[in-house]
Amino acid sequence: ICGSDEHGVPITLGARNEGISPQQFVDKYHHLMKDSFAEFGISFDVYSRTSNKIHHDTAQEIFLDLYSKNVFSRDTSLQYYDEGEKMFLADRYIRGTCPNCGYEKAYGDQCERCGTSLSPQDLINPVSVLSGNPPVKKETTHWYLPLQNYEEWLREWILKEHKPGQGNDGEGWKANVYGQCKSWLDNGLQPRAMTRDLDWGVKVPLPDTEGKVLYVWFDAPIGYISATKEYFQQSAVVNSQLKKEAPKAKWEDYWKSSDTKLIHFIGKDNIVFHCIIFPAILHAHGGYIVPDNVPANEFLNLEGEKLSTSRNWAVWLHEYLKDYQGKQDELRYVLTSILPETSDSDFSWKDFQTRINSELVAILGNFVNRTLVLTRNYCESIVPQYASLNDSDKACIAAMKNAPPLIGEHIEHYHFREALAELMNLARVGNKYLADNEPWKLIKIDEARVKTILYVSLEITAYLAVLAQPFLPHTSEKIFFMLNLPKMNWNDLQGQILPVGHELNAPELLFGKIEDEQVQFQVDKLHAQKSDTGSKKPEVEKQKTETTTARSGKENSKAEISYDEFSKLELRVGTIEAAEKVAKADKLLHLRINLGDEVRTIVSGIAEHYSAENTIGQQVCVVTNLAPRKIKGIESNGMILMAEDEKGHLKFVMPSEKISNGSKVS
RNA sequence: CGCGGAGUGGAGCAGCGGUAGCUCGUUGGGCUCAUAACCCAAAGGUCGCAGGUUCGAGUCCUGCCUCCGCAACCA
Repeated sequence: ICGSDEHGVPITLGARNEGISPQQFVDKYHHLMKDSFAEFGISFDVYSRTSNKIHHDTAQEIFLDLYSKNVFSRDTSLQYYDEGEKMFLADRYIRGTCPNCGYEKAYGDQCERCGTSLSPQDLINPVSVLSGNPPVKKETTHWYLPLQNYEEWLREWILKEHKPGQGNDGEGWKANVYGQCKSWLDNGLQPRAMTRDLDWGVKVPLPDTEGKVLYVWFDAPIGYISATKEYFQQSAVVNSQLKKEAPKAKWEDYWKSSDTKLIHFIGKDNIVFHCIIFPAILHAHGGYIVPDNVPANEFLNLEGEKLSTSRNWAVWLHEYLKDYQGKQDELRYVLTSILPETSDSDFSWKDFQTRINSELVAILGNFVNRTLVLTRNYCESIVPQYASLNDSDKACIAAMKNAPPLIGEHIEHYHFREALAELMNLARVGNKYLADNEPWKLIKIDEARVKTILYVSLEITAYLAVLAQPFLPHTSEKIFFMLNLPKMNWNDLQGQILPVGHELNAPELLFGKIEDEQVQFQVDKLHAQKSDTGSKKPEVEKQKTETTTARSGKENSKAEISYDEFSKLELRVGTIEAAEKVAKADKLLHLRINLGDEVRTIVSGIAEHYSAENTIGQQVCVVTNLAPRKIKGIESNGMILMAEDEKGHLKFVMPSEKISNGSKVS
């Protein structure tokens, strides 16, 4: 089960930026994602979306249920409101200083630096993300989920029952997930508002709540439930069209039955919502199962840098497919091999090439190919009759029989990297078996022996076809086709797979090599399309753009402004008289700048580009009417203009010749 | 003492109390069915540094050093 979460606060922001309605915005992305999943053989039973009616109904129903049970506390409070934009500011629209760690750009709901859950009121010096102005407080009513009431239950359920390395049937949670939950619980849970003042989302199903919707993290996880409902509705329709009996299973059989395991596959940034808030909602409602495990992954970097869709530091699936037609499994293979299961990991195109060429091609592809070619050459592509088995054959068969339980075990413990490695090991066993037994030599002296060797090799190939399915579905299909077998499942791996006398199809290569030029092309393309501005660019538009050339600068530019707006800036030239590094800050210099009639203190984040000594005597342009701001306890009165090149190096912007201090710039 | 992550053979990683392992790469050899693919062997690590606990420490504790990210996005 999966789906698009379409009520995120940034959806409205994104739609605003593009000048379209949230629904239009969301439609584009939903189909892009759904199609990409399908293309790559990631087959969900249902890929739903939270803007569906069934989801709105389900979320409202659950909200009403909790409401009727008096779970929520209703509270009228002063919330931040942007007077210019005439709207209440969602948590994500507000930034400010984290009260816990002092991070200055914490969001209204969570500090990304220290991980603390926050409410906007906690922030020091809050600012509206929309306008950059400090917001005002205005009265509004919301319904709160008192998470602290569930703390005891959560402690018992997570900390006791899912302790890593022990617990029920040895299913402890991963250390990172457990540790994160523990730290939240130890810090004490706070009530969290389950409604928001927004016009995009699931309407609050109560009277007099115009302009209020459910908090996105209240409704989004419920999407799993609505998607399950949708799945059974769909299959009911299909079955009635086929004049079949409706399936007996209902969505409740999954969500309200103790023999179901609910497992959330997420990234580490989503742990709190899936381990604390959603379970608390389900628990408060009652009757629902809670997650059995949440094997969250860490982050995947790209060429050593953090992935970022806004900076376009990303590999887009639809673009990948244009460059590497039919190579879905190659990407799947590489991504599975480097899955950030225990720590952040890095995807690089060079590594992509190496893993494909020396693992997929050389080990798996090669083994399947040589087996089929040998069978074609020596047995006319007919599965041969085998004779008695010697020790080498028996050892090989034992390794083969051992693979399904071994790989299955790894998969069930969410060790996907290890599982994939074991699949490759079986191919290695096959290669070694062929090398040890040398059928190409034996063919001249012992044909019966050759037949046995090929038979064993073909059985391994059939095993590989089945075992590759979870990782490399397209490859699995290709092998089945070459073996001229119908698709089989894990449970079919019993006894003899290939009947003697069965005719095989012609061998074809499973994988092609990746050339150096292709790797270079991808790396160049990545750097060429990288945007440093951070301005949001819709990926759908990028899809239409030919991406071989660097983009024009226009795309990076900001919105047009009037002269009046420009003239609000006061820019003057000054000379740096004194400079020292700010203690306990890597990037900050504490500067004294002579502006003719005054000497200003300015704190500037340039320490990585200029040492303190080298800035003294330097003439610079300064924004002199910028609001003062305390940085590391020092009040900074202005900002120095810097030019930044494509590598992020900063250089002073200065007059072409020396000019008197205080000169105006316009 | 800002937070988080990390420091293990050339690269990427595993190991988390019992005399260092995997994949790739390198070198030598074998083989020639196979996409210069396969197989064997070897070289290569005082597991960041310094203390401590222990019969025994990459593995636990203390201190220090270095590297990465700190920012966009997703909520």
